[in-house]
Amino acid sequence: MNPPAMIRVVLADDERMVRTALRAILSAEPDLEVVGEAATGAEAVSVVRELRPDVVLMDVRMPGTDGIRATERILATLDEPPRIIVVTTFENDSYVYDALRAGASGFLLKRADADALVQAVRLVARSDSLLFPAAVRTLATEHARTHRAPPAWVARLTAREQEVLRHLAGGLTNAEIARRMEVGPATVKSHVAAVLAKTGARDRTQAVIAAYEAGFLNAG
Amino acid sequence: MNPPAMIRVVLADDERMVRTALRAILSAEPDLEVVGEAATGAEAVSVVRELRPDVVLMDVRMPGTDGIRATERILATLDEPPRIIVVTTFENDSYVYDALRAGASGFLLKRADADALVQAVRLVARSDSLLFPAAVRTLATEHARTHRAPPAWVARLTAREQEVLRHLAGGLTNAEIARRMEVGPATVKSHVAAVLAKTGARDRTQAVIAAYEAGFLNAG
DNA sequence: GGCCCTCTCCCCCGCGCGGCGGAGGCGGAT
DNA sequence: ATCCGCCTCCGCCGCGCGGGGGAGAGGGCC
Repeated sequence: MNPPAMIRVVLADDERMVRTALRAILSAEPDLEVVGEAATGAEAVSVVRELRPDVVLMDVRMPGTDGIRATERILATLDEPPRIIVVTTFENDSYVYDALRAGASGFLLKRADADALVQAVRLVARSDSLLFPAAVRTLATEHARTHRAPPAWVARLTAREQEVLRHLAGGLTNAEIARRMEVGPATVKSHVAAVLAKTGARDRTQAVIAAYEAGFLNAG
Repeated sequence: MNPPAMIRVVLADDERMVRTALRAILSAEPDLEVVGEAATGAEAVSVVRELRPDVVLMDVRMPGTDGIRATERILATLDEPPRIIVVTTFENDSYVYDALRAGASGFLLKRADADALVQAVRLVARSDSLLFPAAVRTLATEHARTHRAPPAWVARLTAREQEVLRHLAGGLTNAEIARRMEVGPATVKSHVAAVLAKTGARDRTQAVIAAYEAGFLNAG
């Protein structure tokens, strides 16, 4: 083995103990070298800009600039940016999607064992061909587009009004909705009026648009 | 090093040469063991069911049952299924999304070097905590929901009609559309009528629904 | 020179829609 | 017992919308 394959790593985590633990694990490997550390997102950006590592282990939660923003900055400002592995505690963290969208090459849980950590670093370091490349980013971006936080008006709609809105989004006329709901047309008009008022829509078309944009048709 | 950490691998690829090459690469590693091969998807399912490997390298394109379906079958029928790495030639293959949705743990390009391959196998084998777990699958599923094949009517819309449809999906009235397009209201009516005819919609609301369902607002 | 498509605009007509105000019943909070 | 929210309906009115049919101008194709 000749020296050229040395993988240079930077650690970014606000907890000193975590950094120490990571350094201990990585330094035990002959082909890995921890060249720098950072305790904040901003620090991470400048450290990476200075040291030009191959891989960055980036914690999500850090004071000030968080790991996601730091990842964005690094990938945006450097022409040959390092691979970034975002680290967090829980898998179902909503940060996962943000990390992927920001361009992170990997996502690792803190409960991962030392072996997995080391191998993840090696894999990410020398693979443009790795597991999920650009594809995942488009997926994450899409996810963001689709899964916005539902507007406040959704919760304010009564059961009947939600039912009506679904039928509106089905392209039905008031008369058709009335038949399907087995009520009078006048009742439907009332519900439609309520929906329009609560959604801020001017007409049924805008209400349907609001329903789509809110992801109303996917939920409950 | 004690023997318990032996990683058992099954190769599934219809080209004999590919299997041979993969076997050569993996067998060179002391901790990897190729325990079986398969030339078709169906064969892969039965081989895996029999040999219970830790990792499967699965080609996408195979005669009969393809790698995607085979992946689905394996993950669905076994209670402790192996990790499956799907292998293909091009990164922008549409199979990527299918593979992720099917539950593959990884996606690897055939042009990946031997090193990356080996490390990917190791990583996937011993990591439930690995890069992207359940999250990616939901992303891929979402992607499938959003990205249906656009209906035929989309192409039939003229430039002006598409423009009008976008404004319809913005919730505008004919008069507002006319102002924004700097034409007369009567002209807009004509275009709207054409859009309704081509989309098969009864009114503007249904046209907007069609636009959303077709993913018309994302494209072009 | 023809033909066809597109874009532009005009007329009239019918109607579904949305805004307005009102009303009665019913159930849960206080 | 009283209030309030929800569901259920009624009338009236104005208007934007959609259907039908027609017409002229420009551009591409053969």
